[in-house]
Amino acid sequence: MEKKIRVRFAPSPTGGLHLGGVRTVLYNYLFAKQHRGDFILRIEDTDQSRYVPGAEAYIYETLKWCGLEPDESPLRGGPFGPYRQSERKKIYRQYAEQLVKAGRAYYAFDTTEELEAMRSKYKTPENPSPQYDYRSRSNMRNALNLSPEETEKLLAAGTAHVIRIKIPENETVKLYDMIRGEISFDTSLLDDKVLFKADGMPTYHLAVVVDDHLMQITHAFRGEEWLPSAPVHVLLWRYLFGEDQMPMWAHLPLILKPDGNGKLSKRDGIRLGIPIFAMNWKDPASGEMITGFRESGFLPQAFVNMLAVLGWNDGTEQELYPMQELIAKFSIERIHKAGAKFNYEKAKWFNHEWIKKLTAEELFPYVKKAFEEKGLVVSDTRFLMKIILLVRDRCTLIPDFYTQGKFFFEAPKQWDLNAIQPKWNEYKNAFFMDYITRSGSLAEWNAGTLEAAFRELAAEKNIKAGELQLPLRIMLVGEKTGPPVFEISGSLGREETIKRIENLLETLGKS
RNA sequence: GCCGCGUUGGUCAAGGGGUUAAGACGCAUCCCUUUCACGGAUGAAUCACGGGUUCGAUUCCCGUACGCGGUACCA
Repeated sequence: MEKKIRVRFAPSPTGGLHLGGVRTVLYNYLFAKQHRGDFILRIEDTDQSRYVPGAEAYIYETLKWCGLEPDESPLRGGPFGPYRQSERKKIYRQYAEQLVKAGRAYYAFDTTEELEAMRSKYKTPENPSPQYDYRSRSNMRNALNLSPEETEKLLAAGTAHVIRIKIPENETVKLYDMIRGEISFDTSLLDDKVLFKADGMPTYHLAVVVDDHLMQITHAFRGEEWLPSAPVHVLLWRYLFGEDQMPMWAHLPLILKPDGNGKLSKRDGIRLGIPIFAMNWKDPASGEMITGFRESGFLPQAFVNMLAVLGWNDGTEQELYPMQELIAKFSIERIHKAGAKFNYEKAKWFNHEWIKKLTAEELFPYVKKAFEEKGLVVSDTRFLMKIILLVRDRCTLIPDFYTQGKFFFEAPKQWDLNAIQPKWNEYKNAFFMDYITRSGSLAEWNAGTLEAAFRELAAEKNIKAGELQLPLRIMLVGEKTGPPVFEISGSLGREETIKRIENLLETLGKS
């Protein structure tokens, strides 16, 4: 029987969750759901000193906002828990010891100073970073060089030590990657990576292998930056559980800075003033707030859509995908091999498209919230829905609904007088005086009847209707922008329209 | 330095021995609308370089260059 598909994502709770991270989660999720498998979240809080309290909840909320809730996680639980690394310490120790017994790993007692001494001693211009490997390990203070008695003594005395993998000398490790195909590495170039740290925590190398085995992971997706350490993981699988049990690997391309080169970092968000994280993230180190896509006014559908097609496409011209369609059409083979620069303009375009796609009902909660954040409490739901439909084509980000629609709720406080004053005259003034009475007596108040009345009166007065529309717009909106002016007037209602016309007429009269 | 991975317009990208080398974002011009958008049309702009293989390479092979990643008791 085929094993059930199980994928996992293991973020570090130290640095938030930026674009690349969310995209990795997304691809994990799409693949799992496509195969009716499980998507699990494991928290990589191996480095206790940098651990950020509350980070798990942050990550979880991010995933929830994106619609990527895991089936198993530290917050949710599941059959293969615990899911938090710090709660699995004993398990890792046990496997590390097993490797030592099998001669595949060894205790090392070198202090940080000794390590540094070794590195500076062997450092040359050709080899700027000497490794702890098959060449140098015979010069170090480890169980390979110490007598068994000495090692026992040190261990018994509680001497600080790590467990390192003993990398074989002349082997070729082959790895099949679902995106890149076969990749091979020469083990002589690998170093004896620490598997288990002096503080009792595993490194990622040990943890990823042990957890993937114990949690029955079938497919592992991670960033490209992991490719160089993949052979270590293959070796661990070989020594511990058998290479045939190893999950399928997919190393995802990186998301690059919008300008220049290099991996996108949170600093870029601050520097460029663009969101980098799904949700606002306060950097614990600097205390700086990095704006999120959510808070910038992105719809989760747009954010997920944009991320999904940054490095993947289904070969057609389609660009807009709802989640269900992404699940149906996603394929690992079509993920790009090269990194992609993040383009904020395009991201906004996706949001714009999604705003146009959603119904007024779907948009309503977001818009209502945006209005409330500006101190405008919406009591008339039906009215707001009407306004949403009227202005949404010109909204790229959710806050645009406020700037584009606020005049429906509040009379303009100032007018763009320069737009009308130069051409203002007594005839136009008279027109509007009459228009007030004419429209005031209209049986039906809507865009159609208003426009008809307006044009009729203009014709009677022998003034071009077009020349009068701009002044009317300024009266109602204050600015030159917005939806068709009679639509605005129709929505505003009789009383409010007349009030606003009178208001400006009065101001104009004074100057 | 070494190892690994990459390289199609400014950006995201389709394509994959013979094509006018799709499409999208952005940009420009025009149309629509006497507003701003939306929408529509048009345009400028691309196969990193050098060798092979071939009747023919953007496509296949080999180099080179460039970029990125890794080279930690970080993930």
